[in-house]
Order: sequence, then structure tokens, then C-alpha cells
Amino acid sequence: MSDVRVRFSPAPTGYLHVGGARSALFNWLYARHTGGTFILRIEDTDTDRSSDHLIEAIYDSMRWLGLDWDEEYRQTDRADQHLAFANQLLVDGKAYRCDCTRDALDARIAARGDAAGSGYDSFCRDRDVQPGDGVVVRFRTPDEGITGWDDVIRGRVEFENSVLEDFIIVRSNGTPMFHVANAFDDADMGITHVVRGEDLVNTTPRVLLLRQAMGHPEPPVYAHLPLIVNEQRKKLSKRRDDVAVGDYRAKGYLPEAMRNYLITLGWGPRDGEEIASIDRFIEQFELSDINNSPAFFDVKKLDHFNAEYIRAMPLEEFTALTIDLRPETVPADLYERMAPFVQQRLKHIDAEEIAPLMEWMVGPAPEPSDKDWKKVMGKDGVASVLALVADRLTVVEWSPEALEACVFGVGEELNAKTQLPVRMAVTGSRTGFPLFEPMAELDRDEVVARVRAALAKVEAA
RNA sequence: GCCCCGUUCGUCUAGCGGCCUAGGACGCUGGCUUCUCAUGCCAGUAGCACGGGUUCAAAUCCCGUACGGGGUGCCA
Repeated sequence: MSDVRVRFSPAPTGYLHVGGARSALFNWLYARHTGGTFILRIEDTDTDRSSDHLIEAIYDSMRWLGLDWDEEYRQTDRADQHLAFANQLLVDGKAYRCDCTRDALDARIAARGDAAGSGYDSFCRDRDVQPGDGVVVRFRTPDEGITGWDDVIRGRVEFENSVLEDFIIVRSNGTPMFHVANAFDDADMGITHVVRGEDLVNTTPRVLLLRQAMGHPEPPVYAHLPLIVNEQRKKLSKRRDDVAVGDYRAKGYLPEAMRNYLITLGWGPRDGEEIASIDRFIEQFELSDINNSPAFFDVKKLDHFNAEYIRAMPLEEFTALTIDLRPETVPADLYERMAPFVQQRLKHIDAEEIAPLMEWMVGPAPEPSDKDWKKVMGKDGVASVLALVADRLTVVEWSPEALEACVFGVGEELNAKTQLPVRMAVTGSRTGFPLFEPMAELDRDEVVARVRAALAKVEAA
């Protein structure tokens, strides 16, 4: 085992969404690639918005994607240590108490003529505020100098310390905030590589400063991943975009397909094979190969991946996975015989995609649209084809092979194409399964009746 | 406003100074698989944001511009 230690640290304030899943995945890939340790750290310091239910949901989505973790922590279990760290900063004079309200700060900002929303102005730095209601602890950021790091993905990133405001490290309710918990835990847990979304770059100098104050000046390796964006090129948001991993699961995406698709967002395998086994990806994965521009989450391409994975499944596995999704009127043995045809046509593991493929086999054929009907049945000679097929069907041997020979035989005799009119008559559709196998599953009388009904409709037109 | 980041086909990517008349994938279009659809195969479509440098040589390095995004919470 190598000494690489990485972590995925979601805040359980929502379901795991595709952006978080991709971060988790890249951390996991790197850990597995290096033989290191993958840690799941639940950052639930915002107790008001975190919930056990959401933590469970995150576990669930991670397991579904096959992302297993080696160690697990919850930051609320470590709050005492975070607080002790914050208090030490207070003792050392690296932090101070502040009782400014947002309103008071805004008033000062307005009085100075600064832009609304400007950062904290260090008002309480030397006021020696005592503990009490509405009092927070702020970190004293340096007034000069530069805080920066060499990002594996972005290169050198630097911030002027002067633009860093004295940020809050302990809330007025006494709980430590994200930065302290994050900085402390990364150092304490010996995290060697921090792989996370680009939306966190701005917090990095704060964490770095905190580490220095803690006596851990040597930073981990940072890799800030490009964001996953929607069609408006904006960061995927839980509110406006439908992006929870669980939703994709519910929509019938295979975890392997989802995981494989996510891998291609911001990274490409060196061998160019974008659909491959997870082992191939683990083998090739390097942080330095991750690109730095945002990636659009393209459901069309995801669908393609999903369809590929569905088709690649062993038939028995596919059948077992989908058999309970068949229309309830379809007997299990019939479904098993039709499963190969279903597998070839499915984009999602979804009952609603399966139903239209086979409902005509167990109930009346659907009414085709006028447009489709005319396109197929409006051709010259269709009536004679249907008439002859209907007659032959009453006596032909009832097997797929014999049915095919019969229907095509009529075509040769009449010098016409027969498959489409017969299909339309029997299935009510121009598209679908190969005709003769399922047709042989129906009763002879039913099929003959459907062909005769179609014939009557053609003649009436 | 301030800070940070980004820009190769519509989309995801390859490309790390000559192999690039820019490759692959999705999508779309067309064709072929002795008569559906799907699959498979073949073909086509379309791109280095712009302007300056550096260099014998730039998609690749530097600077600027434009555009886009992220952050700017007692969220993470």
C-alpha cells in the first residue's frame, strides 16, 4: 500500500449529485491507481442543514456506483478537536472574537463608500471582545504577502493575503466552521492529495493559512477539478438541474454506465478507449491528465453509454434484471423468450420502454397513426397481399420459420413486399421486434383476425 | 465592484513546439447489412475565440482583448 491518502468529503445537505459523484470517483480512481487509501469524510459541520437520512443516501449512491471506501469519519464526531484548535488560535493571538452584526458591517461599508457586499473590515481585531451572545471567532489573516500553491491541474494559483478577509472559524453558536474542520482534518488524517471541485479554489488560501497557523505549513497536493455544467454553462445546481445520482438510478441507468460516463468528463484515457473496464481506467488514471475546462453533462452521450452497457450484459443477467419490469400481462416464460430482442432495443432499464415493445403480444394491437397506416397500407397491392396471407395463415405450420416462408412466399408470388403490411396488421406498428418469432407466440385465430381486420380497413378506404 | 479560473468540431475529448492538410467519441446526415425497428459496418458533417509577440517552426510558449464561468454566507 502506498502512502497516498485521499478523501471525498461531501456535506450531507443534499443528495449526492453528479458533480460530487465525479469528485468521489476521481479520488477513488487515484487511490486505487496508487494503491493508496480512499477516505469518506462526512462534512456535517452545518448541523442545521445536515441529516442522517442524507448521509445514508450518500452512502447508498456511492455503493451503487461501486465506490468503496477504506476509512470513514464524521466531522461532528471530531468537533471537540476542531474547537480545541480554534481556541489555541485564540490563545496564540492568531484569531479573535467579533461581535459585529452584518448590519453594522454594512453600515460601515456604506459610510466608507465601498461596494455593497464587501468583506469583513477587521473592525474587532483589537477590540478584545469577550465571549457572549452573537460573538464569533475570526481568523486573523496576514495583511501582506502571498498565499498560493501549485495545483496539479491549474498550475500556480496565488492570492494576495490583503484581499483575504478575516473569516469566521467558530459560529456564534459555538460550532466550528468548514475551514477549520477541513484544514484540521486534512492535516490530522494525513491527507496527501486534495482532489475537489474548482468551486473550492477560493477557500484554499484560507485552509493553507490555517494549516500554517497549526504548524503544518507543508500543504497537500491540490487538484481542482473542472466544474460539470448545464447547457447554460453554469455549475450544476441541485435546485435548477435534475442531477441527483439517485435520480439517474431511478431512470434506469446502469451504475457501470454512469461511472464510465462520469470518467470521461474532464479526463480521457490515454489509449482513447472511452468505454472500458474500470480496471483499465484505474490503470491509466493520473491527476496530471485531468483537463481544466468545464464539461457539459450530456445526457445523450450518457444514454449511448447506457445502451452499450445494456447490450453488453450477459442475456441471463439482462433477463433477471428486467423480468419484473415486463407488462403484467406478459407471462414470464414469454418474456424470457423475447428478452434478447428487448435487450437490443433498450436505452434505459425502464418498464415504460419495455411495454410498447411487447404489449401487442398480449392484448389488442395499438391503433397506428393515420400517417403510418397510409405509408404502409396505402400502397397498391396491399389488399391482395393481406388477403392471400390471411388465407395461407389459416393452414400454415405455426412456427417462426414456416410463418416467414409463408409471408415471404406470398411476396414472391405477388411480386410485392409483404413484411411491412403484415407487421402493421399484426402489431399495429411499423417498427419493433423481428416479426416472426413473436408472431408465432400468438394464437393462429388472433393473427388471422388481425390480418382480416386490416384487410377490411384497407378495402374500406 | 473585488478576487480566482477557463476558452480545440453543436457536445465530451486527444494534442504538452515540427508526426496536425488537428485524431477519436456522442449527435446529426447518407449508404450497406437477400423485405420493419434496433444492432453492426462504411461514409459525410463540423473546431484550434480574437490580436500581437517569441521561434526556422505555435492548437501547443508569452502578453493583451473578448467572451464564459467560479467565489465573494455565522453553506461546504
